[in-house]
Amino acid sequence: MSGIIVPDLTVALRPGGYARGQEGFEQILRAALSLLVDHGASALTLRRIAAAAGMNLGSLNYYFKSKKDLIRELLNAIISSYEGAYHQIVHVPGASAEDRLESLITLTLEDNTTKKTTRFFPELWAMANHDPFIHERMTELYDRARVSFNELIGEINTDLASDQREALALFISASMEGMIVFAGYEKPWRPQMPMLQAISRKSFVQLVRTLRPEDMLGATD
Amino acid sequence: MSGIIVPDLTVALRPGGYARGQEGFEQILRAALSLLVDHGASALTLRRIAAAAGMNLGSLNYYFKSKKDLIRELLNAIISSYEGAYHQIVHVPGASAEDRLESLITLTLEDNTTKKTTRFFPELWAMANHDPFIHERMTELYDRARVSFNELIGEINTDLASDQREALALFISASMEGMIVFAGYEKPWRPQMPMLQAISRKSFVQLVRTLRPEDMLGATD
Amino acid sequence: MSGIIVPDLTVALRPGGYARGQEGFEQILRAALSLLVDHGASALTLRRIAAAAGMNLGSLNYYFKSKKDLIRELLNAIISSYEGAYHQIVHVPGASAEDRLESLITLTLEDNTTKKTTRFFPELWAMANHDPFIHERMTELYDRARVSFNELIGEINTDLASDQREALALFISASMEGMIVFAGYEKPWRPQMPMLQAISRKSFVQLVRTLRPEDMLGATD
Amino acid sequence: MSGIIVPDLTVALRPGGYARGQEGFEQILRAALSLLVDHGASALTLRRIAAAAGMNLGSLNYYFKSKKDLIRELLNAIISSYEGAYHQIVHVPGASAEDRLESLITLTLEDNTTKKTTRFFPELWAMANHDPFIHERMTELYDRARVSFNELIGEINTDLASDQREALALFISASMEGMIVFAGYEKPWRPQMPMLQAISRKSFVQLVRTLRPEDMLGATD
DNA sequence: AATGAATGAGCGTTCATTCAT
DNA sequence: TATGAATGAACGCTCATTCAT
Repeated sequence: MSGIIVPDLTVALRPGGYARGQEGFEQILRAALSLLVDHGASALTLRRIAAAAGMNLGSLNYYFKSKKDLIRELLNAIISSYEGAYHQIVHVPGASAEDRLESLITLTLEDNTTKKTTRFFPELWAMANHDPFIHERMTELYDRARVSFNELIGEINTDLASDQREALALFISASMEGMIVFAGYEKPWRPQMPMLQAISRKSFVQLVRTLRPEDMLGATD
Repeated sequence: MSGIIVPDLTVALRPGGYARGQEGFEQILRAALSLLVDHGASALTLRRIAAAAGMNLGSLNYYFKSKKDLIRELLNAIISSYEGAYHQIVHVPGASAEDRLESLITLTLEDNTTKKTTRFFPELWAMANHDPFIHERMTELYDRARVSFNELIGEINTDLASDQREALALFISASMEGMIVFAGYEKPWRPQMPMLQAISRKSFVQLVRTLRPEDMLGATD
Repeated sequence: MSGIIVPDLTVALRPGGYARGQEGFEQILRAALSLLVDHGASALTLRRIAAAAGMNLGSLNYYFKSKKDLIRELLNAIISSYEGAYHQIVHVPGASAEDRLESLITLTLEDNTTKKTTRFFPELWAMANHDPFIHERMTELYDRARVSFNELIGEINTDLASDQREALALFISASMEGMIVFAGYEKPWRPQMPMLQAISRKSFVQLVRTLRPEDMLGATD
Repeated sequence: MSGIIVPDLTVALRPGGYARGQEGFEQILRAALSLLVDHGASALTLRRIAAAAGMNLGSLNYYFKSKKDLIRELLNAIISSYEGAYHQIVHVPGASAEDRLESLITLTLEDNTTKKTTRFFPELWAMANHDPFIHERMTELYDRARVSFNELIGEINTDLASDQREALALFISASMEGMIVFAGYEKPWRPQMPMLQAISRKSFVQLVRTLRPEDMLGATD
């Protein structure tokens, strides 16, 4: 995940419509995301959010009845903003499955170098370790993101069982997430990202193509 | 990094001081690490650390003149605790380079499933995004951890240039770090870790063996 | 300064805000002044101010975003409270300049025996020695207070140059300030204050009347 | 007072001899005075004193059993250091009483421009307002300082009763103390100090010479 | 729809003090 | 003599929250 150029937060905001005013709502979430990305989770205080949103502290309570509420809505909005962009990429007509896999790898790693992705996801991972709700939403997000990989793997290698295919998709997805930490925005290996992309494409495509079901058997903990 | 079973968190002796003082020092760092692992960076408050260390709040100041100081010492202690374990593993006498590579991969992924590693590293990554000092220490830590991979890659594949070898080592290291988030301690894919290990060994060894220098050329951003 | 009976400490209305807010604002400043007068600068802690104002500690932050801010506002309020009273005294119609000078001297020394003046000004002098902002406000306060003396001196003795007139005003003003320490509220020489007033009137009037420009020449450091 | 060039603190230190080591004792008091002069009473903390004295915090307790003790000893030392210097000045052989009075005025005002005097005395005045012990020591100090003035006044003007002479001495002394605040070290009127000295000499000598007993009668509060 | 006002808890830090060594 | 170790209270400040307006 985090591998798709992400539209504005507003796109996916409030699918239904809340009881509260729309513009203030979005303003607050945008301010919160901005703080999270720029200064980390410790900067996510209601005061700073209110200030960044050009609002009074008391007014936040009007839109969100608690801070936990605000953060949940923020995560929902961000996660929703990532969804929907996946299928577009995979279903490019006329391209071979391997081409589409390479394309998906490239796009994901590209997105990993953006400031938002580099900064947001480590915060998400850390939060997920100590908050069951966040963990659940994160899992959901990545589950969705892997659907595309699953489909492509199934097309390229028809011998793998579904759980093997899914493990392979997870391996590929996790590998790319790991690169955020080292080659993301303003990271030391950022200049080598093109080389890392080349390695990734080569490695993952070869892996998907050549992996045999029996390679994954006999694995015990 | 995060791939080696780590000894207890001990600290270089400070010059002078009674035996009691050294105890307090380590007690505090142990308490801090424990809090970080169990409840995240937001739980790293001096009051909670003092309580966990069975101490008065004011006493912390005697050992660490500021919170930043304490955290620096904590990181130093953790990082130091990971060092030293590296070379032992790589320099297993008599084993082939590929065997040793597989062994290193396995050990790293094993360690990624421990509570400490699963919980500590995401916090580290998030902190590193907003604290230059932490970023620097983290980079240093991983640089050291990759030395072993670099050596093994050089033995297995003699055609790669040094920057290519290093990029490959980073790719492998980053991939495994990424799996912490999905298959670490209490994570949904934890039961599939053996399968992921098998995929990892297969994929990384094959990659190291087969990657050609020209595979990494022509890579543009 | 410190020579005029001072009205209650009131504060310029802040724009907006409920009636309640203005009250809290003044309540805090009154409490702070009271503490300063009764227990000195070391008692000027936010907790004690809050308690004296019948407020929660956190509420102070609502009115003053820092302690420095509170102290600045306090000084501004006190200084403002002293202004306005000056011209009334000097411009008593029909009285001779010498009578008005004597009256100003008497009023100043009277005020110097009040608890507020006796306690506040030494604190101000001490603070001004180590805080540039306070020093500036103090200088401003005394500059304003000397205007009246300057005018009267100019009327009584037309031979003095302006810088000589100003130095003479400062001499008189400083002399009276010095008496705060010895003959102020609850001070050992308080009972002799009438005698000191008589000496002051006699001395200062004679000095203003008889001082020649050449008396102040030839003075070298 | 504060009008005599003051010898080193050490001169008057420990007339008897304490149970504790001499050098550490003096070192601490010197450090404390230095802090008081440079940063005010709020900087007089045991930690800072210990640091400035090149000592351990715990060691202060060895020399002074409490902070109050330390401050009392500090004031005693400073006050003692001012004593003894007075008579030397007054008893210059062969000079007329008026000359000696002028000389005493000049010396006092000179000393008022030193950093130590400008900084120390306002702190003393403020402390004296809220600490009976300090008030008592301060009163004692100034009582001693006025003895010289009293003697000179008695020589110049033989008509005054003793209480009148003493009130006059206090008036002169207080006037000069007041100038510390305005024309002391780094104060705005410091450059005009020569002019203020000229005014002072002229005014005080004339006052002492011409003041009649009946000028001070009829003064009621 | 939004704000002004206030609260109580907790933050990192510094304080004077104590006491065994 | 002097220090290392520790305590408990208080410091200025910021926190999430509440609620009348």
